[in-house]
Amino acid sequence: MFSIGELSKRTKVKVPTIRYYEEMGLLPEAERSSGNQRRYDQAGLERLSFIRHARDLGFSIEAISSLIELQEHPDRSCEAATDIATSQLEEVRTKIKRLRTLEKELNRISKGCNGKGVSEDCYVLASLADHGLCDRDH
Amino acid sequence: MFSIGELSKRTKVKVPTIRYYEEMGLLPEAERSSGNQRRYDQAGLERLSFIRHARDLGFSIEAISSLIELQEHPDRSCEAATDIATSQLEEVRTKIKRLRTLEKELNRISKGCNGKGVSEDCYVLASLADHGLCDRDH
DNA sequence: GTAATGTCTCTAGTGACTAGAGGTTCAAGA
DNA sequence: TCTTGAACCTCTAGTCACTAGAGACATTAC
Repeated sequence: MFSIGELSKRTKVKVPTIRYYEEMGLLPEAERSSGNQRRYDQAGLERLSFIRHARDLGFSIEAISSLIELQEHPDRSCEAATDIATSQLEEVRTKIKRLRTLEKELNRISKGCNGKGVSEDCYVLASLADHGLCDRDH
Repeated sequence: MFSIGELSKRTKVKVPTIRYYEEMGLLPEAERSSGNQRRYDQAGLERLSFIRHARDLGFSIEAISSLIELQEHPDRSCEAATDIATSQLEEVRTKIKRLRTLEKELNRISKGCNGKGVSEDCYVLASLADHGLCDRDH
């Protein structure tokens, strides 16, 4: 059994975040020492590692809750879990598309001024003021 | 002069958001009708269009504040504005990189189960539980 | 004149934490 | 055994960029 600080070190999840996950129901309520401090075991560590990995992949707390629920009912696990992962993948792809449009636009804008020094009509500001200067929608 | 609802329609920024921008200092305090309702003119519309366009490009409220300040001091405008746009561009590129790593990972995970039906050991859940199964860091 | 719609301010909620106050417990060394 | 200092506890409030709702007042169309 180890403390919340030790768990934090091993999983690289900050202490207040661990407490927050417990409050949100992602982690079961921890056992306590005689002095009311949280104590964890290997199972707690694995659960938190799962959560951290899923968060790193951009899953919401809600999605992770669903995944955990599925873990606890292995009979109906796989399809639903795949659905969640697939919809997460779709979201990521949508974000990428959007960001690439922005990248092009920002690249165009931020290059507009370069090499000319400080000019009277700033191309950055003009571009932001007038959407019509954009190559495409965003 | 037109109302906040009219401004909202023309800029596609929601009414409470306009009030929020005013509170944050992005918009100057609006003139008021005799009955204390906000009234806007062309200048207000242009300012809000600028803000909306910048927000669409992912600039933070703070960054937009700086850009607006620069607009009001044209003597030192262009370089600083380009800096802001460039750093925004870098952020966008970082996000894209990160998301593409996630995309690969999620793609791998969500395909692990497909076609096999519901299996006993769900690959999605196993992948999330064990970072060691990942191809690379994230 | 009345009814419907728009607008006002104020407070509180969102997601996923983070920071701080003020108090208690633990572990290690003397 | 005692002491010290780090780690821990709970609780409240703050972050960002809005969004939602309550209850009251203004405007507009008929």
